[in-house]
Amino acid sequence: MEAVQDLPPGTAPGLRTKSQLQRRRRILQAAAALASRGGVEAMQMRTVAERAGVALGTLYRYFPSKMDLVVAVVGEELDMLESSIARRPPAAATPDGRAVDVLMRATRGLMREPELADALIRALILADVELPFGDRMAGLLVRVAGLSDGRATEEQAVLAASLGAVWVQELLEMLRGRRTYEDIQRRIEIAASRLLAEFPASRVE
Amino acid sequence: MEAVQDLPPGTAPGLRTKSQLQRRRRILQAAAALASRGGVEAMQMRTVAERAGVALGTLYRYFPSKMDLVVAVVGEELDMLESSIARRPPAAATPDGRAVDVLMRATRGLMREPELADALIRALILADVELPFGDRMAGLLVRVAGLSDGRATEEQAVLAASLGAVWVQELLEMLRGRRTYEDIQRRIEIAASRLLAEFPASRVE
DNA sequence: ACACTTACTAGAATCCGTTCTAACTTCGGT
DNA sequence: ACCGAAGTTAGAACGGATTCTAGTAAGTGT
Repeated sequence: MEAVQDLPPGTAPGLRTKSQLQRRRRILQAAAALASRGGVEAMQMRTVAERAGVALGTLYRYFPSKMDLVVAVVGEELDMLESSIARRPPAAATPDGRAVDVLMRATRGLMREPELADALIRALILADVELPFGDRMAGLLVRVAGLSDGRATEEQAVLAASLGAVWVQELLEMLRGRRTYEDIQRRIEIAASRLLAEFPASRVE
Repeated sequence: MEAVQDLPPGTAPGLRTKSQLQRRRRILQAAAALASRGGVEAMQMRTVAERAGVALGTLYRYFPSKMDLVVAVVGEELDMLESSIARRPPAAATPDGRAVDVLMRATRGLMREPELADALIRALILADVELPFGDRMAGLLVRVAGLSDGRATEEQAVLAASLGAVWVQELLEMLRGRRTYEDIQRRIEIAASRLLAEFPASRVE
């Protein structure tokens, strides 16, 4: 479990023909479908390969490990979240409000496919992922909170990353059946109000 | 990967004879020793069983899965942390200072056995652990921060849990080689000052 | 002491990720 | 149209966690 993008990876260089792009697409699709019901364990490499109509060896050529496959699937989910946000940006007045908005939107998205979400999140935390989920989410939060107006302090980055960490942890708890959507919302709001509120101005308390 | 405490578990009921207690102890010791160098992969069930001088089947009777074994090992580490804190309580003046103190003490402890720490933390995140590492650490933080003087608000519990989540995430980053001890300290301080500072009084800024 | 339930042991067997092999295709250059 | 490199395939093979089996010891109640 190591590599990130691979030899014939996604949008990146290396994909020669259209059939390779399509193969990759079929693989990702099969993987997501399998994980959607049954979670990680249902997403077995043999099964993915079979369902995608490629040989096991080929699957491993595209994704050197199961983890790489998971990371790729997550990447696609994040793409969707980002474009969703671009389409309809969070409207809240405060930075922490906007951050909560984005996180809860992501939460709802993940809740639609709990098995998939579970598989993906756990796998990601485990992974030696080079393209960090956390960093990407933190960057998104910084942008969305509008904290980076000009100066993107280290402190702000840390705070955004912290909120991301809290969110991930809450998601895990939800997937373990120990939080409801409402729990998460409340808890994220509490954490966000502390972490992201701009103290001089808006205090949410 | 599910169960938590098992049939013949630790201090809990179920352990009939002394030899069983000793067996359990030998297993935990062997597991920790193996994980200390070589990490998760070195801690193979066959090897643990062999080194503990029990049959593979017996190991599985005591710990139904590798995860359960890991959880138990972590439990022991937490015991040690708690008694260390009881021995020498954090002295900082502010709640967030005390929390940082405890977290960094735990960090140093884990850093002494990076392979072990890596194995343990990852496994914990993965586990459907019923005896939540997070909750236990959060409780510890609440106590240590002295936030619960009389009233242990839900908000306080959430904030402590949040700080715990941030810490775990930072640890993971460290284990991936992306944070130094100093990084963690700085980042935890930033998060703690926001999450735990008592706003009316001490502002750390 | 005796019968019996429960724990333990050695080892085979199963499952799944990953690797390896040998033969077959596809593609780009000529 | 032909050649060699790179991509693909079916399937065997390997490694480690987990499960299963049959038989042997240990602890308990009478």
